Amino acid sequence: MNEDVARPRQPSMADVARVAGVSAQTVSRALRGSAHVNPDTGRRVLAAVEQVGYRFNSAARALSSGRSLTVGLVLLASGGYYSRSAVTAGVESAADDAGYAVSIATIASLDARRMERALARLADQGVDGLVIAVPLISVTRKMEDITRDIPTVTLDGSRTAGARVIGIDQREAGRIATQHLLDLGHRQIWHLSGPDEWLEARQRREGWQECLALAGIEAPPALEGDWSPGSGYRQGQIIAMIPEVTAVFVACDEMAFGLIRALRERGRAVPEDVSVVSVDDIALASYCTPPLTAVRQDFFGHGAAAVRLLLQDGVTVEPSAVEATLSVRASTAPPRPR
Amino acid sequence: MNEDVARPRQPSMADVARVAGVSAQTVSRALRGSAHVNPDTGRRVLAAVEQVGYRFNSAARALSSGRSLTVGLVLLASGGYYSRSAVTAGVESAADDAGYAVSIATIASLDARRMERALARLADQGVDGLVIAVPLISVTRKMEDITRDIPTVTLDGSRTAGARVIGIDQREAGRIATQHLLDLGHRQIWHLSGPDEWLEARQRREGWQECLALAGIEAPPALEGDWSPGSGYRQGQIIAMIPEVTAVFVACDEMAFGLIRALRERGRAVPEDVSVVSVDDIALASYCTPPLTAVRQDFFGHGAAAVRLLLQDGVTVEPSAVEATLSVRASTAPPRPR
DNA sequence: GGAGGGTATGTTATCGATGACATGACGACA
DNA sequence: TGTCGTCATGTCATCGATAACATACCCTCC
Repeated sequence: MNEDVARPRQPSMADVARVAGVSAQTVSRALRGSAHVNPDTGRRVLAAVEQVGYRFNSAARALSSGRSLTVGLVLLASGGYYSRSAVTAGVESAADDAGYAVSIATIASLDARRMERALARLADQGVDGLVIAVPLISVTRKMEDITRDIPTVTLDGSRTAGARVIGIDQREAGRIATQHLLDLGHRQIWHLSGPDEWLEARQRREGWQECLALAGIEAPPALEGDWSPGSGYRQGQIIAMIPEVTAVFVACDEMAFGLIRALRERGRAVPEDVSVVSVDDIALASYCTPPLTAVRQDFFGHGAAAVRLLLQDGVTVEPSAVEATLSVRASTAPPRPR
Repeated sequence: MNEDVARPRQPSMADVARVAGVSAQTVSRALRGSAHVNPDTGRRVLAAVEQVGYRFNSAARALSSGRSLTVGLVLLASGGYYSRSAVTAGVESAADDAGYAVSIATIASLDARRMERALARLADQGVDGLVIAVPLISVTRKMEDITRDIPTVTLDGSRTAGARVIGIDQREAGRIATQHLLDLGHRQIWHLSGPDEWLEARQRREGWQECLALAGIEAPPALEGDWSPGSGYRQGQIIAMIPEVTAVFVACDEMAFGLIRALRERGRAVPEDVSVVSVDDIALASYCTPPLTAVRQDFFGHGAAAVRLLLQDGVTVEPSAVEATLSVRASTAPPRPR
């Protein structure tokens, strides 16, 4: 009766079809650029879309096509702010380029229940793929049954059934950092690692150990932090009390900030008394005092590459293609001659 | 015929219903804890859910109920890493608590087309609400027609039709920082602001100006950065050349890092020659050299509060309830007596 | 004891897009 | 000229959950 009464409903394909004088199916075909649509018809459809202000309904599309055009991103609440943020940006950028949306789930470390819930939520949403940036060893296992059905790319190391992996070789990062210190003439090279649960923490530590072993040096015991600057500070207080230490390889920039602060407060100058090299090379690394020597990780690039790998299904891409490079700055120097 | 042939389909409510010996509708009611379900039936349904491994299909739910149980988060690619990451975590945490998923869209500053696309993507996804953390003045306008249909909460200042706003009073942040410097005895207090387009940059600058005016001091011209440490460094090189300056109020921590580095390189000690106070108080602020005096912003709390405000529809919550506090550290001191 | 009301459950239509299949028009080729 | 293939388009069933309506049962109260 009253055709023009306010109806808050969004226009649907049927509305477009009515205006364009075609069937809804033709609208669908035209909009997806499918074959077998007369160019004229296509233009009419596009005009009608414009006219009625049509927006496609992704729920309906997901339901009928079985694909949600969404990728899930799983992050860990702990760990560096910088890396999380950059990885997220990279994932989102690549996903956007491919017309995909990104749905995030952050999990609190170690809490298996929350983790399962987060993954389950993404699974419920029907994400077409998962990017997992949670390289916790304990976590990887538990994810397997959920991720089995969903194409998955894992960032930085952990290995899930059927998942593909992308990331820099963390062992290599450890080696590069350690070798730099060896080249400067250091022999007492300590290590402040990330939590042992993290695969990348282990791998960096292994790189450090291997490199020392190759140089015929026995590795001192590794100290362990939790990636936070505060933990770097606490471990730095310990290291400051060991006079032999002339160099420290720190597993991430944020801990390095804390460690350097502790060393300075205890009267040990960086780099004069102790050289510090770390991993990540965040934006602030160039601007602290002293500017930090660090192995660079391209988080944004990793995130983007992970999505490309994920969506490019079938196509084989060589994983872990990103290289680690060293940014040499002022926090490292030859040891003081004695 | 062959009932047990592999079918990769996820079990649906109908499958659950069959096993439980009830109708699909009853399953739906039982799962949503709806009234009028016999406790016994409820238990049977739950058991059947367990048995067949049922997971609800959010696309179908969204289609039929019109609600997607998803909130959209709009971020800006530029701006601090720390804040983005913390806001995201806060949003996601509160959303998760309420059973909502989070879909993100990052927009590149100033590019109206990308921005519209990002918002359109979220709208297409049928998000039930939007949290907008993009306080660009130029951007706010353009968002209005898209956000009109969707409940929206804006973080930090910008004001959209029908949107609610949450965040600390940025003017107040500027005042607190400036007053701290005045209290220490400074009179030549300069300001390095964020991009003029950002509402919060303007407001912090206005707070600084007002505070100086109240003290009977004419504000010097404000310098402008882009939030990055690099821009802080460049502007710091300029400030280092102006001997009168004894204090700088910097609009964010990351720029402060750059600025301090430039000052030190030019032989101006912090805080002996120049005091520096900034806004944000990121985790690294306590660990740089010197530790940074900063006005704290609780980004995580903001993000979480925004979501709560968004989902609590109908209920009136007083917006902008979060207070700014000053963390006094070693980057500020009384001016050198002359 | 029949009307009225609440509870537990089933049936049917619907959301919006798409896949599968059907149809009509046109041209090519034997 | 009749058959066949291709193109352009339409029709119908379907995805899975839910809203709206319908039904069957039991209880209470006048």
